[in-house]
Amino acid sequence: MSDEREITIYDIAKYLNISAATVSRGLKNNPMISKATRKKITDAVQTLGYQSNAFASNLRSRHTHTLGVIVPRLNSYFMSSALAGMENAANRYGYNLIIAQSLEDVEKEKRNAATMFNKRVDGLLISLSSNTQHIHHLEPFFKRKIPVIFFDRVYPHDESTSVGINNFEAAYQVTKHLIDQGCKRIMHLGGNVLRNVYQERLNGYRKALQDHHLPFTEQLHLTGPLSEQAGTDAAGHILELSPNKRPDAVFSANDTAAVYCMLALQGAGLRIPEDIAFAGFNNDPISKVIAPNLTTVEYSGDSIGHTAATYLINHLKGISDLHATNAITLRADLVIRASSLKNKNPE
Amino acid sequence: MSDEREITIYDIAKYLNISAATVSRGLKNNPMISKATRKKITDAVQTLGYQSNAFASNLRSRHTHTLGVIVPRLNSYFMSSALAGMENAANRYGYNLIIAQSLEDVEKEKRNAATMFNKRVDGLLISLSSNTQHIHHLEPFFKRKIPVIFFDRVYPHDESTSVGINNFEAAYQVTKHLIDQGCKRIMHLGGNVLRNVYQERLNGYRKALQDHHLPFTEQLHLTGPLSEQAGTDAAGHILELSPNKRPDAVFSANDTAAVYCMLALQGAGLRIPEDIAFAGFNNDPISKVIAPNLTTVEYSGDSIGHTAATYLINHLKGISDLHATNAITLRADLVIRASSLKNKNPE
DNA sequence: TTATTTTACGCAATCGGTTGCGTATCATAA
DNA sequence: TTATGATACGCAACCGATTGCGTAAAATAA
Repeated sequence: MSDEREITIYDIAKYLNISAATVSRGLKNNPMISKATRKKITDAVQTLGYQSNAFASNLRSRHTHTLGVIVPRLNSYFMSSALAGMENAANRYGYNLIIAQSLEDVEKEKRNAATMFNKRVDGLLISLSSNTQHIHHLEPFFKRKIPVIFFDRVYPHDESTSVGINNFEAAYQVTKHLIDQGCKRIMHLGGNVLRNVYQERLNGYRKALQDHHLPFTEQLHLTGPLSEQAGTDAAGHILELSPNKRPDAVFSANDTAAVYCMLALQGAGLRIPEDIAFAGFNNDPISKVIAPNLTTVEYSGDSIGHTAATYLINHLKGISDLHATNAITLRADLVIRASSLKNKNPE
Repeated sequence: MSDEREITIYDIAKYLNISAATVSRGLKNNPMISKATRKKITDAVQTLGYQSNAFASNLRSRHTHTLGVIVPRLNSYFMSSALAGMENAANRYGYNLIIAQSLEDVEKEKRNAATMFNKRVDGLLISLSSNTQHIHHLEPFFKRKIPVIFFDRVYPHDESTSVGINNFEAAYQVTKHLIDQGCKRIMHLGGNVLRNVYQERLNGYRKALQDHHLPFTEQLHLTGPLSEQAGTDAAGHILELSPNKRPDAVFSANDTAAVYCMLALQGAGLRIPEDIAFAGFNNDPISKVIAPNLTTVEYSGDSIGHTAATYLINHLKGISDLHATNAITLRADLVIRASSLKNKNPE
């Protein structure tokens, strides 16, 4: 009763007195097979309870309908949204996702890439770990022409495509907004500049300062993991500065650090935005919960994931050619909230 | 130069003048193979750049070293933490994760289960969608003795194991805490009682009321999707009640609904906890950002995911037997914060 | 009616490892 | 020296679906 043998196309073939080849073709709606036999086959599938064996198929057809995804970490709002977007797209087209996290460690990223390759994913979606310097570990993919798409934390490479936003422009807008509010000493909390996203945000910040004749000082530029702790630490750093050297605004490269910095400063008695204005990046749920609400950059993980996966699949299906597209830039919008509104006139 | 043929164990065999069988065994550290040949094989693997083909292997050996994971949605803090925990455990033991989301829809859950089965996952980790009534769609797994572990939103089934927390007890403690603070009209914001987690939280709430001689009234029991919107709506509902019928506390079955309810009530001028105390569930990051901080139940998605995956893998490796274990209950702790502290004496 | 084309299907090789069984080689015991 | 066992490896079938090629049967044309 239990542990019955697996039902294969051979069983169906025998059952119907036809060949396994016909069954295989019938199952895939090959026009070579008559409507009548196709019907008989699908009926037999029902009555016998046949389930296709994906990897017997993979072995022969050489594609797995599986996409590999490597992310720095699974449990951030942005990343889980991106994964949700990918899953949606993948599911719609009959693809599955194998997901692994590098935990910001190149070595783990390398191992992940190797297993993905061995499992013969049809394509790879990757957002680099913070300390990845080169992408030699992706060579096997390039060699075998397996498409690779970088998303968010991308890498310049002309055989593959990148999906992200214009970080430079977004950071420029944020900084300009703070300047427009009258801020003159704007601190920047940044991430590892090995990653384009943080480098570009830094560049946008600096360019905005320069365009508005404000000096850039290393003292007002902190780099770190942008974690809760990093935010709290930044607050400590600010409080240690003599009051006349303190920033009158903070632009953080993510919302987490911004929020924890705000909480610590508020705890020390500073008022936001009166004493110090704030802006973050990501539009994380916490940005709408903190009081005052945090000005930030809306930047949809879901769209990025969905777009990246859709492009990859279209390429695999031959509908479009990725090699023609080197980068896809999605929109990112400045969301102005109370944390940065010093001029109370909403005009 | 490009698109070179795949390197197989046959190439290695030819290169070393041994049989493919020996190469296969050598690669898997089969003791039957001498140390010397094993060395030669691993060397040849290096020089030839061999990469194993996972599904050729799967086809014969009938296991994929892949675990299927089906979750209601990927982008919630709890779920993404659970996935992170699973990925950690899986990665450590050489397993991969195929992840799909049901988006709270049984039909999608069914389709997901079917593809997972076809891809021949070695085991399944599943948290049910809110409207799943039965689990006939998991029958193929049971029939073929593929282990299934339910986590968080579990289902009573004696061939499989559940990993979760004691929701009844946690909810009881939360409610009791609110009662101890002097609250007498405690509202409960619950989820779909089709899911054990919400049913049990409701039960714990009711039992605590009963044990403290407080009446349970349907008027103070709202059921919904526990989304941001649901939280806001609940606030609207509360404000519509005549002041003497209003609750003096709200216990929400998740933090999201609690926080958005708080924000709306605060917007209407109510003070928390003086006018109305709050408690949530999950210890979501937003619970530490909202002012006042939200009392909640700490309940580690990471541990649940890690535990569930580890048990599954141990079972697959024959180290332990899942059938002996019907349920695993992890700890959940009441975290008391300002949103529920009406007695200001911390003793 | 015969030749030609089309339609529908079968044969058998193939994808790349895995594994049960058989055996040559060498060490050890008798 | 011969019998016995252990060790190390090869042979070949096998997992289950796919697909190039070949062909019988039916349809159409000549």
